[in-house]
Amino acid sequence: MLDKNLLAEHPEIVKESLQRRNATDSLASVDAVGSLVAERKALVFERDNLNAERNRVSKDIGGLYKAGKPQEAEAMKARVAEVAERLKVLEVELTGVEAKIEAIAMDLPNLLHAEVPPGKDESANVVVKTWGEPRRFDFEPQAHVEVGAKLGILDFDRSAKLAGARFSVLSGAGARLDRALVSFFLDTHTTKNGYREVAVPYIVQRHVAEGTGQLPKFEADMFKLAEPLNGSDAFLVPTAEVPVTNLHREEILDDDQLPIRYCAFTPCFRSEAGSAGKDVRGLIRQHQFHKVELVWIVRPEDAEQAHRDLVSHAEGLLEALGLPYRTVMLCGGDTGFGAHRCYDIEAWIPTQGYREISSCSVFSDFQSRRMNLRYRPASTDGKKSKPKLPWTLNGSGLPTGRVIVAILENYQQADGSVVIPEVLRPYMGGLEAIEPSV
RNA sequence: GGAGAGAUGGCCGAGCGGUUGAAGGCGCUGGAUUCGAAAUCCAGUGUGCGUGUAAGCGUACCGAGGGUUCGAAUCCCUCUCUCUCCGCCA
Repeated sequence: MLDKNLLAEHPEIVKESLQRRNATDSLASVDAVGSLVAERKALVFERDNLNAERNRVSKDIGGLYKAGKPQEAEAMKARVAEVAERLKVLEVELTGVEAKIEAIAMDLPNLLHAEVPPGKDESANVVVKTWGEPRRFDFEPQAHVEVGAKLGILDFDRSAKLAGARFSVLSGAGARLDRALVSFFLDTHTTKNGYREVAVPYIVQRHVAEGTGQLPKFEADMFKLAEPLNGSDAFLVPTAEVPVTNLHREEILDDDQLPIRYCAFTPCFRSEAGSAGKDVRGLIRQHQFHKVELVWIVRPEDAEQAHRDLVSHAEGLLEALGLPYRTVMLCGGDTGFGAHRCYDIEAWIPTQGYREISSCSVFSDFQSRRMNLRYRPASTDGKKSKPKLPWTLNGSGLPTGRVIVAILENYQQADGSVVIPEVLRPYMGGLEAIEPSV
């Protein structure tokens, strides 16, 4: 969520960012919030003054009773009743105005980083790095669906029997590969990259998903439980970003707790509403997949470096696995709702080209404000400093499904076998290659 | 699922419906003392919103939301959470 005072005082800044996002339909909202914020201030001012008066008079009434002058006290009650009447009206108005502000503000996307280029879609993204050479095959490379089927490790017919489209069954070395990747990712992050591993709930309440920005706007993309959970609407997590970023919601962190860096493995559940017809085959787009996620909470001034580090941690995994990739900075139109700036890492898939495999975003204070997450900057003058909004970041590091796609396709051999990347072999019981089962 | 107890500031813990943002203690910060430290003494020590250049001032908040009242941390209702015991269960 954006700062409401910024919306009221500098609408032009917000509008400029919306233009770069190609989100012109939101421009009117900015002006709407601006006038509502002014309206709210007037209401708050009157409300506070009336409250002050009521408190004053009520105190006097108490004093009069004590002094044994009940008649005089009774006489003053009329004024309080009058004030109370007006206050009731004001409260209702104020609640209404604040709800309106909130509703509009919650639907406005984050401000973009100054260097994010304008653009409508991925065609305007900027390639900032390319690593590795796509392999030259001396045979026709097969799609991962075929490679996996022939090896007997990937089965979409049976997953369809269980749950329908967009699910998968991994078996044998395939299932183990999935687990090996999770372990490899987590081990790398905890021992090499300095993250603390957390294991979190896979179901969250509504306000949690509002905190990171999935709600209220993208409810259609989430799986919602049919029954309320502990008194609240509840959703399956679409990514560990949601529970992990919210870990410290409503807290005031000490300066020396920062930066906080968490990694977490969770299944991810996405309804993928509106993706009809896209990637219907294979592991690319699933209703359920596994992912290790990286989450940072940092001082604003440390965010630039943090974003670079975050990207390099995701890239490092692909390099360790020997998978060619390129990194792109998303243009305004392709940058996610809450993101301030986002880099996508795209792995090379022989039968598909470069495909997104990780998305690393910095959210500035957008999520912190929604979560009411703050930190207290170190004091510079001996006095306690005021709480401030930290910046949050997150990135995939990495999902297993798309990495399995990349491994099956990039490491396939003419005989149908798939070589296991060296770094994974310790996690695969020393297995060097997955051989055809026939 | 059943029965009970509870939810107050960073922590512990008081709080007859009236001047309580909230006693007391601990912790923390600054100062005094000391060669330095411990101990001791003094002072300070929540968050949001509004207003102000600022100091400050006003207002709200004692799990959440409603209600009663001139006035609610204190009374009433609903919800959520935590703890204990029983049952069930991975």
